[in-house]
Amino acid sequence: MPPRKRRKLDQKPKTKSSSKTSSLGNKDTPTYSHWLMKSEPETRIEKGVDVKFGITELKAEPNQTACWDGVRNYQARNFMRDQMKVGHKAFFYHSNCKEPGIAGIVEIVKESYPDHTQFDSKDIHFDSSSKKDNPKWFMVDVKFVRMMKRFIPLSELKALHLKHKSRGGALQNMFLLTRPRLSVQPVSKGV
DNA sequence: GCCAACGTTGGC
DNA sequence: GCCAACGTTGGC
Repeated sequence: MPPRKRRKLDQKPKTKSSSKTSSLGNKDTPTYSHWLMKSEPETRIEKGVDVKFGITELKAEPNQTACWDGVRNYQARNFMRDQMKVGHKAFFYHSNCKEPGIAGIVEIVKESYPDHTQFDSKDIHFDSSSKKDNPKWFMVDVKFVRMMKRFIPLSELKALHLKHKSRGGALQNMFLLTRPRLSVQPVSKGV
């Protein structure tokens, strides 16, 4: 097996910060108001369950609104729990599919609250280590706003990222390209 | 379907 | 607290 590269976590799980205000413990952490959230628009069976949830599925939900359950990554959770506010907008990104990229825009319509699937032993995102009086995982509710006028493929974002890295530009530090596995992430002009 | 690049776990 | 092993993400 090849040696594995090791990196420090950018964010260790915080000691339980019961307050959801922007006091993140780290004063250097920028405050964000725009986001990118990944979801899989194509059928994939995980533990017998189809995890498909593209922007079409969101649009088909009652009130075009859904809870963003299943996030099981501390950094992604922290962004949702600590910084996402009602009214914030997020890109809806299609991942793990034939044509990955940004499909549309959603709005945060409910701030973070405990993700119920962590307590459901039948759910694929069940977490036996999480206790109801001290939930580990949180989610927000998002509402469909609109499709992109034009689908923005990852390939295009990648090309811009390359260009902006050498010549400067908004996408030079885009998390999508610098932290490719983070499923909930901020976006900014980032110059 | 493959597999690189991680993020997490657990032995020590 | 280190770090090897393992599990997962997600592009290709």
